[in-house]
Amino acid sequence: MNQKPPLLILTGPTGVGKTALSIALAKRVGGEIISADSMQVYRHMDVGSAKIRAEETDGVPHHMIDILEPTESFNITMFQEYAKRYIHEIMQRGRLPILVGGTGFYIQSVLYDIDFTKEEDGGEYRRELETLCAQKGEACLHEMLREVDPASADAIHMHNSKRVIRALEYHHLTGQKISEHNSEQRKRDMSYNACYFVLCDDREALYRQIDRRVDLMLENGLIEEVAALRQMGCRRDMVSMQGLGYKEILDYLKGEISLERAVYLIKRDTRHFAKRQLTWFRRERDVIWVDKKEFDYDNDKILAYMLDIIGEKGIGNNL
RNA sequence: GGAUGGAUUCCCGAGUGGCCAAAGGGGACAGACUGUAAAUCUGCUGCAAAUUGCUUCGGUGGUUCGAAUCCACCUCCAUCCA
Repeated sequence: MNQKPPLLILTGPTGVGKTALSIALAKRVGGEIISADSMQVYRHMDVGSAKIRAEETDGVPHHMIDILEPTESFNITMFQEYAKRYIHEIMQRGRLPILVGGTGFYIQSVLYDIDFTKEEDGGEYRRELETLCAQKGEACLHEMLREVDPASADAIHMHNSKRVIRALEYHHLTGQKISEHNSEQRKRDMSYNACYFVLCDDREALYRQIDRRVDLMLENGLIEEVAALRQMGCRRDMVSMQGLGYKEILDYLKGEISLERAVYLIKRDTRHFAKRQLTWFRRERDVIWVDKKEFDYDNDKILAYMLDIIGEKGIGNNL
C-alpha cells in the first residue's frame, strides 16, 4: 500500500513533443497539467517559450503558466512552492497532477521534495561577493570557499563563479556547508507515487526538429514579441531574458548582431540545451525512458505503454 | 597560354627543417549541476595492444640523420595578364 500522493511526470528535451502527448495523457487519466518550465511562467513570452495556446489545451487545465511579469524574477524555490500547492489543489479536486516540462532541476525539486532552507536575505552578501569576484578574480573566491567548505571547493570548478558564490552564500547564511546539504538531499526518495517519463528521440531527429521549430518561431513573430518586451523595459540581465531566443533577438534588436547570426545562435544553443537536458535525465534515478522510435512515432502507442505502467503502479487508484 | 597566391586533422585557421598528432576558434561528443537551471561550468575530439607504437598536413618523387615546413613535376582552386 503506497501512501504517497500520486504524480505523473512527462519530460524530455526541448522539441520532442511533450505538449501534444501531455494533452492526450491528461485526458485519459483525468489529469491537470503543471508546467515545469522556467520560461512559460512569464506572461507575454509565448512564441519563444513555445507556450501552449489556449485552443490547444483541449480543455485540460494548465497551471504555472503566465503567473509572472517578465520583469519579475523566478527561481526554483518559488517553483517548488507553487508546484506543491497546485498538486495539493488538483488532488483535492479528485484529479491527477501531471508535471510537464523540460526543466529537470524543477522536477527534481518537487519529486524529491528537496529542502531549500528559507533564507532571509536581500542578496547583499551575494552582491558583495560579485563585486569581490570582479575585483579580485574568481580564484580569490574559490580560495575563500576552500577555507569554509573544502569539499565544495573540490567539486565546483573555479571558473563556475555562480556556483562558487552560491556555496559561499549558503555558508554565510546558514553556517553550514552546502556540500553536506547536497549529499543529504541526494539520498532522498521520491515523495510521490510517481511515474517519471522521459520522452526521447534520435539525436538527429531532435536537432532537425529544433531547427524547424526556431524557423517557425520567427515566422510566428518572435522578433515582434521580443521588441514588445523591450518596450516593456525588459533587459538582458533579467531572468526572463536569459531564455533561449530572447537574449539573441534582444542583441539583434540592439544592433549588436545580425539576424542571421541570432538565428544561428538560437538554433545552436537550443541544441546544446537539449543535450544538457538529456545529460540531466540520464543521471536521474527513477526515470522511465520512452523512445519515440520504438513506438513508430505513434502517440497512441506511446500512450498505451505509459498507461500500462501507470496502471501497474496503481497511480491514481486512490483518488 | 602566362604571372602570382593557395591546398593543414569534421569546419575555419596557425604553423615555413627537429621542442608537431600539429596553436587557436567553431562544431560534434561526453559530463557536472540542489535559490538565476532556456542559466552556469568542465572534459574530450587521427588510430591503436595507448607513459608506447602507427598513419596524417592535395598527389608522386627527391634533398636531409630528420620535412606539414626545402626542391621537382603533377592535380585542383583563387586573382591578375593575354
